[in-house]
Amino acid sequence: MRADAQRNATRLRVAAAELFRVRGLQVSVKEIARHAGVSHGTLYNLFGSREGLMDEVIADLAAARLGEAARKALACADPWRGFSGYVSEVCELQATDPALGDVLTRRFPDASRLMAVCDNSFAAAESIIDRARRDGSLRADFTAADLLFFLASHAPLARSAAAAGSGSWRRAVGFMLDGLRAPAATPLPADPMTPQEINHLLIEGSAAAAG
Amino acid sequence: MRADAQRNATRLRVAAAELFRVRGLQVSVKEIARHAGVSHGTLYNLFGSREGLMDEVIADLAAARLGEAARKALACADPWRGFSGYVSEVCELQATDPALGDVLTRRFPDASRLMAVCDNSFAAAESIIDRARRDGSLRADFTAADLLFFLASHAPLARSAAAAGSGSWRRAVGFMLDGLRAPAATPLPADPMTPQEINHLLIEGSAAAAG
DNA sequence: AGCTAAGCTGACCCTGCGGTCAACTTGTGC
DNA sequence: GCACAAGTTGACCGCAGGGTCAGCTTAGCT
Repeated sequence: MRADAQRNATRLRVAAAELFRVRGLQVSVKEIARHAGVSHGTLYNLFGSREGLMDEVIADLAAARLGEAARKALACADPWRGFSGYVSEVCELQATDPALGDVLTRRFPDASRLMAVCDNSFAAAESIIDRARRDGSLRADFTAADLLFFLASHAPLARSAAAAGSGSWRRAVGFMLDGLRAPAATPLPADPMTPQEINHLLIEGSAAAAG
Repeated sequence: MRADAQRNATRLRVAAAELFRVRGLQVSVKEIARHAGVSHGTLYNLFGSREGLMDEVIADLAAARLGEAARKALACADPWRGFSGYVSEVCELQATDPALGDVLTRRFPDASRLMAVCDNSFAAAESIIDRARRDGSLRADFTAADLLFFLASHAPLARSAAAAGSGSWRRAVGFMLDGLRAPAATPLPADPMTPQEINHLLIEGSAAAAG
C-alpha cells in the first residue's frame, strides 16, 4: 500500500471513529469522507463499503468495552450487583457512545465483525443473567432476549437525553432493575423470545426505523 | 368545495388513515397520494401539508382512543389496576396502531392538533399516576414524564414485534410494571424530568432518528 | 351549450442517500 | 528524472423524499 493511501486510510479511520462516536453508525459515507478531507470514492477504494469501515473502526473497540463490562459483572461476588451493574454500564455506554448502541441493536447486519461482537455479548449476558437467576436475586423468568429488547428500546432515547446533557435516562434503568428483582416478579403475559426471534426483531426494527 | 374535490379529499383521508395505521405517520406524502389514486399536488391543494392531513385524519381518532383508555383507568375502583391497565392499553395501541405511537412520542411537532392530543394525554396520565401514588400502590417517585419516556422507548420495538406477530413486547411492559409497584422501589439515580424536558427530548429524539 | 373559475396533474425544483468509474494525479522503483 | 502502476477525484448514475406551479381539465352555473 502506498504511503498516501495509508495516510488516507488513517484519516478516514479517525474521522469515522469520531463521527460514529458522536452521531452513531448511521452517519453517511460521504459525510465521513468530507470530514476526513478525502473523496468518498477513496473511502470505497480503501474499505469497500461502510460496513467494512465500521468493522475496522468499531469492532475491536466495542468488543473491548462490552467484554470489560461483562468481565467485571462476572467478577463481582454478588451476582445481583454484577447483573445490575452490567445493565447500568451497558446503558451508560449506549447513552454516551451511540455507536455502541448501534452495535448491540444490530442496526447493521452486514457488518460481520460487529455482528460477531453482538453474538459474543449476548452469550456473556446469558452467563451474567444465569448466575443471578441461580442466585435467586434475579427473577427466574428473565432472559437474555428480554435484556436485549430492553437495551434496544432504551438506546435511542438515552442517547438523545445524554446528548442534551440529561441523566434522566438512568431513571428508566432504575425502574426496570426494580422490576427484575425476584421478589418484585408477577407472572408475565407472554412467552419468552428465542434468540432468533429477538435478532430478527432488532434487524427488522432498524430497517423499519430507517425506511 | 366542488364535488370532485370533496371526493378526492375523502379518498386521501381514507388512504392516509389506512397507511398511517399500518405504517405509522412517517409514510411519504407521495405514497399516500399514489394509494389514493390522485396526484400528490392535489394532496397539497387540499390539506396544505402532511401535518394538515395528519391533524384531520388522526387527531380525533387518537383523542378518542387515548381518552377512552384514560377514562377507563380513572373509572377503575382500584387505582393500581387503573394505572397498570392504562399503561398496558396504551402500549397495546402503540403496538397495533403505529400512528398512535407516533402521536404520543411527538414525532410530528408541526401537527398542532396532534400535539394538543398529546398534551391532553399527558395531563390524563398525570391524574392516573397521582391517584395510584396517593393510593400507595404506585411508587412515589414515578412521574408522568417517566411514563412518557417509557412509552416512547417502547413504541418502535413493540411495533416491530407486533408486526411480526409476536406478543413478546408485553413482557417488557410486565417487567416495567413490576418495577413500579411501591414495594419494589429503590432510590433512583437521577432527578425527574420536567414536562418541558421530556417534550424536548421526544422531539429531538425523533429528529435524530429521522436524520 | 358555453363559459369560467375551481381543481387537478405531473413535470420540475431541491435535497441527500449509496455507489461506480473514466480520467487525472502522484508516489515510487529503477 | 522518468515511466508506470497505484491511488484519487468528482462528476455521474439511480433512487426517494418534500414541495411548487404553469397549464390543462372539468364541474357546475346560467
